[in-house]
Amino acid sequence: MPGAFDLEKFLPYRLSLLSNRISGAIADSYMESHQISISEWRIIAILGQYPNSTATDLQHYTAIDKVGISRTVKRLINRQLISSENHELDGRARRLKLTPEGGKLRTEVIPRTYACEKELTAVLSAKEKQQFSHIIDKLLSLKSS
Amino acid sequence: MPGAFDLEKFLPYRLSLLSNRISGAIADSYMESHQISISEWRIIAILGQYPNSTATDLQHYTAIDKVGISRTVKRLINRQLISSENHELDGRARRLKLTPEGGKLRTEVIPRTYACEKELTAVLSAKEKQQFSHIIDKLLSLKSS
DNA sequence: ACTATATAGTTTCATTCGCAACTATAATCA
DNA sequence: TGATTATAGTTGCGAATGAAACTATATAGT
Repeated sequence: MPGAFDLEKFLPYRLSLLSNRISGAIADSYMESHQISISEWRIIAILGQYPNSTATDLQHYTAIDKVGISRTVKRLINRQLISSENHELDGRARRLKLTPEGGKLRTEVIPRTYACEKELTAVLSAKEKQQFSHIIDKLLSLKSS
Repeated sequence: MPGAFDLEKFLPYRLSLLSNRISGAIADSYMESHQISISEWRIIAILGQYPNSTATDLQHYTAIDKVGISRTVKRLINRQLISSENHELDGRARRLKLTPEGGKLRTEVIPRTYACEKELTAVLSAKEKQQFSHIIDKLLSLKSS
């Protein structure tokens, strides 16, 4: 059959569907409870993990491009969730860290984040979760950003 | 350790990374060869599979929202890749189908599409591919759009 | 038939996104 | 040191996106 092509069986399509659905569910959860977007949350999460990162560091950790980092950081500084100070070695860069309010928000959102992941993958057995995670890593290890 | 949260181990984050990377690779491939975007390709693929669909049908098949369908369809009609005629039962709706050029483009892109998927999942064994596909379906079957 | 409600699809508007251009500072090299 | 090139981060601008309002037609209820 020459013209046969089934979009619904096309893996990249289903993967995109799934990712959008899951990201959307999580975004709703953050947004509802704390009025933050996904990229805001990513930056906050990373800054808890790696304080004093620069924008370029964040770019590597979060895979958000530098324009997105710049704008998101600006918003978070306006909302006083993160603060910046001059970099001691490089006059172009700033060191960023969470403010106390930023840290508080982070500790509040973390459990919710885990709960979301747990809820969303609840249909999978432990073994399937592990397989899924492994396969994703394998695919991600291919072409680095 | 109270503040521990590792974004890089967070499944939804990695899933989103992976999906973006794969969608990007595929978009590049379509764009380069035939100047069409992902949503354009999805609509063309579906119209080959289900000719005479309405915009609402496309919305269900492709999971693109109706605004996106409307705009993408308009662009494709302008480019004479699809055509529309009045719906015989419903004066609000249109029946859409591929023009000959649209059909030609579709048959040209299909092999490239398969090649893309194959290349992107080349690191996986047959068994892993099957597991991956199965798990995605399981997760997708959860909350329907 | 008449009114109210629902649905198909489009348009408006505000936001998001990413490339490219830009400013400022650093590093390299003659 | 002075000139060239690279990097950090920002900004401008056009394209993509999505919610809500809108038009037109269909359906349901009285």
